[in-house]
This record gives sequence, C-alpha cells and structure tokens, in this order.
Amino acid sequence: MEATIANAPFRLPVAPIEADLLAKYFRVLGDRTRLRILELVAERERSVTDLARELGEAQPKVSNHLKCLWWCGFVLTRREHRTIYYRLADERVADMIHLGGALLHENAEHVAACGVVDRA
Amino acid sequence: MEATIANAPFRLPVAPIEADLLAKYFRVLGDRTRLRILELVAERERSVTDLARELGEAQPKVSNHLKCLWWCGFVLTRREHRTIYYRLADERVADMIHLGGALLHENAEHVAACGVVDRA
DNA sequence: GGCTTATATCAGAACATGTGTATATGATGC
DNA sequence: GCATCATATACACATGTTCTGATATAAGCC
Repeated sequence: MEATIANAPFRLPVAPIEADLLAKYFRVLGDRTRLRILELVAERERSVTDLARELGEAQPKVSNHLKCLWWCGFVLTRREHRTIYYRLADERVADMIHLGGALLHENAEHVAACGVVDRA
Repeated sequence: MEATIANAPFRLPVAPIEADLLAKYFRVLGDRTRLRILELVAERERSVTDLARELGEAQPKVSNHLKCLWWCGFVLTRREHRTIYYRLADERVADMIHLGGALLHENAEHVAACGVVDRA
C-alpha cells in the first residue's frame, strides 16, 4: 500500500489525469442552467417538461443538460408511463453547491468583476 | 409539514442571477491547471516561478490563472522582496475540492465517458 | 543609471461550449 | 396501425475560453 492518492482520506488529488477529470466534473457545475436544474431536482423530482416550464427554457436545451447531469452522476431517473422523473443523485451534490454559494457570498463583487474567467 | 423546500436545512439558491454568479464561480474550478495550482498552494505557499516549474507550465499561463484565482478569492498573496507568494485563501476551498473528488470517484468512468460537457 | 530577476499583460490563433431549430425516437391509448 | 405526448438527438451557428510567444512593468542590486 503506497498509492497515497487512493487511500488518503482528505488529500488533494495530485495526478494530472485526476485534475483533468475533476476539472471536467466541476465544469458541469459551471453552467447557469444546470445549476438551476439541480436546485429544482434537489427540492423534489421533476419531469423534463416540468423543468422546461419552470425554468422558461426550451425543452431540448433542458434535455441536453439533463443528459450531461445524468452521465456525470449528478441526477438519477425514474420512469413512470411516458414520463421520466429526474432527482438528485446524492445529497453531497447539494452540499457542494451550498459550500460554493457560501464562499461566493464573501467574494461576490470580486467574482462578478472578474474578467479572467470570461476573457483570458 | 409538507413544504420540503422551506424547512430544508440546506436550501439551494434560487435566484437566476445567483445561479449565473455561482456558475462562474464553479467555472474557476473547471480548469485542470487551476486545480493543480490550488493543490499546490493548499499544501504551502508558492511563488509564481515555483508553480510554473513544479507544474511544467509556462509562466504567463500560470500567472494568468493566478490572476483569475486571486480575483475570485481562492488565493491570497504576500510580497517578499521581488517575489510574490500565493496561498490558499480559505480551507473550505480545499474542502469543496475534496468533496468533488469524493463524488467523482464514484462516477469516474461515467464522467470520463461523458461527451456532453465537451460536445453539447 | 543599467542589469537581472520576478511577475504581469497583450494580441491573435486554436479550441471548447452553449443555444436554437428541426427532427427523431419511444411509449401510450385508441 | 395511427395519433399523441414526452423525451432525445443532430447540426449549424455564435460565443466563450485557453494557449502561445512577445513584450511590458516593477523591484532589487551593482
């Protein structure tokens, strides 16, 4: 046993490959529509149509984002007749978003003003 | 008791404007190089040159990402003579990354295979 | 002042990502 | 089978983001 990454309880990932995947994972949270979808399905399960209506967004758009969220394990589905209900896969996803929200609040103006994320 | 939203201990942010900012905030974590920088500065403070050497990346590239991390409140700086040392601004940033890593591990293959984040 | 070191900025190319429209699949009920 | 409702997919387009290489600022030292 020596692979420190694998068994470290709280050590940051070091391998570049890890960083690549983790970046991709966080990028899923880097979209306004996906965040709003997660908000809603965290509250209670919803169908695609529900989400599209509540968000005021086009159905294909919502569907596409849901596909992304499903692939990456953020949401789970359940079929009932013709309808597919999406729900949050893990409470820790909500925890992570809340943590981000808390940190954001202390830097909100700075983040808003930051042009580097948009224009590097 | 039925309003599951209102009394949930961990309520998700709802306002669309919030979602926009929060997405931007998470997007900062959605880059491999920035994550690797955060790993290193979480361990101990480093100069730009240190980081560029340890990451094997070009100095302007590292500098640019540091600017982004600094603007958005992920890192703090300290000047010593000609050198500027960067360090993690808040332990909770590391917590959030660990949480993401933990969730990722349970879905690693799916996330890797997910083409939606790359190609929508 | 001139030289060196440390960091930051800029412009443009290359790439990734999100959106809208149209269309396809797939299940249900007649 | 046909009509319908719910969801998914494909493609073209616009936008956003990162990288590279050259150059600029800025501090310290002689």
